[in-house]
Amino acid sequence: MYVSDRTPAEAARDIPEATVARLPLYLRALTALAEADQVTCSSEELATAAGVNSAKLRKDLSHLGSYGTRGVGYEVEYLRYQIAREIGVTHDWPVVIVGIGNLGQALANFSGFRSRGFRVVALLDADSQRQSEVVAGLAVRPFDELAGIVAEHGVAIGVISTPAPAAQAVADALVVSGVRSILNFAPTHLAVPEGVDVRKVDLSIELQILAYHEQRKAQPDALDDEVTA
Amino acid sequence: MYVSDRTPAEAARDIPEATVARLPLYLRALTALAEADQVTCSSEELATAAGVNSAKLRKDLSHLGSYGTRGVGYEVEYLRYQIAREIGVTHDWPVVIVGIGNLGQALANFSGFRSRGFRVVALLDADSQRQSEVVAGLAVRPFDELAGIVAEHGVAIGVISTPAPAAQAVADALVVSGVRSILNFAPTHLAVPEGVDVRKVDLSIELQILAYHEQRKAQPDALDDEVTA
DNA sequence: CGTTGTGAACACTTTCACAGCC
DNA sequence: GGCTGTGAAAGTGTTCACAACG
Repeated sequence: MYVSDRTPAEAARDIPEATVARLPLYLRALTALAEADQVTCSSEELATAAGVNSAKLRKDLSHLGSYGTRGVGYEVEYLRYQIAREIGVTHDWPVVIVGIGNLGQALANFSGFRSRGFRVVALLDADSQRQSEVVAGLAVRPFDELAGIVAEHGVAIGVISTPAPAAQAVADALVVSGVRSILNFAPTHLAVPEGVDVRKVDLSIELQILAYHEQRKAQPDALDDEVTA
Repeated sequence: MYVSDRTPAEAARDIPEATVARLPLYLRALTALAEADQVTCSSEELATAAGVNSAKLRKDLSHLGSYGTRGVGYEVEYLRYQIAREIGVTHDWPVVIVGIGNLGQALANFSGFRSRGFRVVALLDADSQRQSEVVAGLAVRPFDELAGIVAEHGVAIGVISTPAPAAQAVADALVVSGVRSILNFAPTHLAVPEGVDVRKVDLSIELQILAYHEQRKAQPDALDDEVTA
């Protein structure tokens, strides 16, 4: 049992998953406001910028603590830092990308990577032909160097952008090397041990969800009253 | 207001959003089973393949109708077709991709696109330098041809893979052209009119969610030591 | 004042456990 | 016997509406 015996200003222990998923949205919106030299903002303003409603925003922030001022709003820079600290992006996280095909190259070149608390420390590929290439300023290295690279840089997050059939083996190797957080772009389900987090990004699934709703929109047959006015 | 009486044959009208988001998973798992020449499967088997638990799977399928046989399971090919029909991928959907940078090119080359009910009919980019290129067998065309292309091919789904600052203008243009479903890869919130669906795929957000959990894992005191050996 | 922070109500999702059927 | 389909219970997330407070 870890005592939640309050670290200094931490009343914020169990943050709901839905809230965690929105914190990066707020962080991005606050960064934009800060770049526009805005000093304070209301929950309404920030919520609009992030694309949520203000009640939800306030409820979310209430899980982190009480960082606003009633009658006034939030101090942009202060709140931005508090959220960054809560997410854990006040320092950079070293990341490896495995699978340097079209998608892997695009990811390696993605600038938002570096600017948002992540640093790509290595690109790996099993194909020896690719190992002569340099992508985004990094040499592509053989996959079997994974364990060494993870240990050397303290990598905690691995990105898989291989074809689907290779993904499970890559995930297994990442886990063996000590990586406990995986972002999977391969269109397949990954089985991992307890304690390892996998998040997936899947183009076909998103498109299919859109298709489902699109199909419903173009439904003129039934005597359904759609009521637009 | 008239009766919201459904068509009798269709008990499957209001499918919960959470279920819709999982149907593509089941479709993929069923396709894999079909390719392995498996004729029937149990909810347990299919659930494992899709990475969910069997109770959830059965509840989800119950929203579509009663396609299984008690004591036996589901007929793979039959269920696969029923789900494909429900999602709306028994025929192909024409798609345009706007923004042919690194990511746009990777998307254009993504083979799962074609094989899963979607057909890329055009690649668009505002940069006239790119308009001489051919990507994935398609010429990159000027952005202002959008409306014509949408009308010509009956495009209903648009994919945005531009830099963030351009995304809102692209979304607006898509909407004006008649596109009502958008998949947004640009790291920014899009404002769209009622009736238009936007789904977003956002690398930084996924990484930040992983970072949040990773940070919690490494809590046991000061020194963060990796590798459990 | 105006705006935050929050209990309480409501809505949605998951899980349980077993009746119903093959 | 074994597996599906489903009410009921439990858990999560969202919205409302207003008290608290600078």
